[in-house]
Amino acid sequence: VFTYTILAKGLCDTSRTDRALELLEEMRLQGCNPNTVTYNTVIYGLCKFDNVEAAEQLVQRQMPGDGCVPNVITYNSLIDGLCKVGKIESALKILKDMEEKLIPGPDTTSFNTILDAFCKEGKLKKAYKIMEHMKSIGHACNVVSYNIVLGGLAKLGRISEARRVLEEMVANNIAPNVVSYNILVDGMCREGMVYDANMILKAMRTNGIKPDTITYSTILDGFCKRGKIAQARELLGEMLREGLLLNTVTYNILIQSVSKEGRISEAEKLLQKMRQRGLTPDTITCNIMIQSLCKNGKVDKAIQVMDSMWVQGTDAI
RNA sequence: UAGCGACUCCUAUCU
Repeated sequence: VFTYTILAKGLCDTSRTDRALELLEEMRLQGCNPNTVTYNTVIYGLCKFDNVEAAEQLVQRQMPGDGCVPNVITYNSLIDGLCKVGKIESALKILKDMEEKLIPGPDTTSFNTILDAFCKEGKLKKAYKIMEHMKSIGHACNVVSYNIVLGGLAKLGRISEARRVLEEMVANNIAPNVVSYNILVDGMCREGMVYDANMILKAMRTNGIKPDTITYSTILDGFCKRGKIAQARELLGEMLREGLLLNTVTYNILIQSVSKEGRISEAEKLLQKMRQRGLTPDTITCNIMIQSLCKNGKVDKAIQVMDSMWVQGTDAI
């Protein structure tokens, strides 16, 4: 069963969910019936592939036949799948069922999934309501719950409110993590508050949270987008001194920055460095390079770059 | 009593 489940996951991860469904059939023929974990794997895959109906069919039709009982994870996957296709109402129904019938009872993840759905739609009032509901039934929020809400606020540019939520976390003895801070920093940068973001970075250190590549990349991008090259350089130096490595996204930010200034050769140098460090340019790298060349009227050069990308390898297919 | 499978939620870069 283990082996088959791993295989099922492999198929699902490569979006070949139809093959995964066939695999379930094959397992039964081999007398090696899938268990709940196997089902969860496939259900999760179907949900990620926006095929919630098929996932629900599995739960209702096939699982009982194999004597499998859906667990929290099964339902959480369904809830997530429903939310991602915009059917929050149906998702709420499942959650309610779980609460009332305790088929299994919901866990924090169940609530978080719904929270995330509301926050992604900018419906913070509903999100707050869910949080209150959780509290009223004695279900604790965790870091992720708060991070989801922080993300919702940050995306709406409600920075001061986000700051308050962060303080509330601390007051509730839920320690903010790197992600919490990164969300806040990102929101600030989008609102043009790059310097405030830089302050947060310093505050992180004093709070014992190590800023990571994402923290630095976010602020770097903020500086670059506003032409604050000197500050960007300084930050980059800081980042390297901390022993952090640049990843593809960081390079993309830098390449875009120098490209905007029309420094094409500089961009190419960065691209080379990137490869030397074993990083593969992705779709975004290609787009940045090609766009900047075309804007400078160097269409031929753009085609040349595209070809070389192809030859030297890229994740952009 | 430890070591293998699921899964469940959050953050950065182009268009």
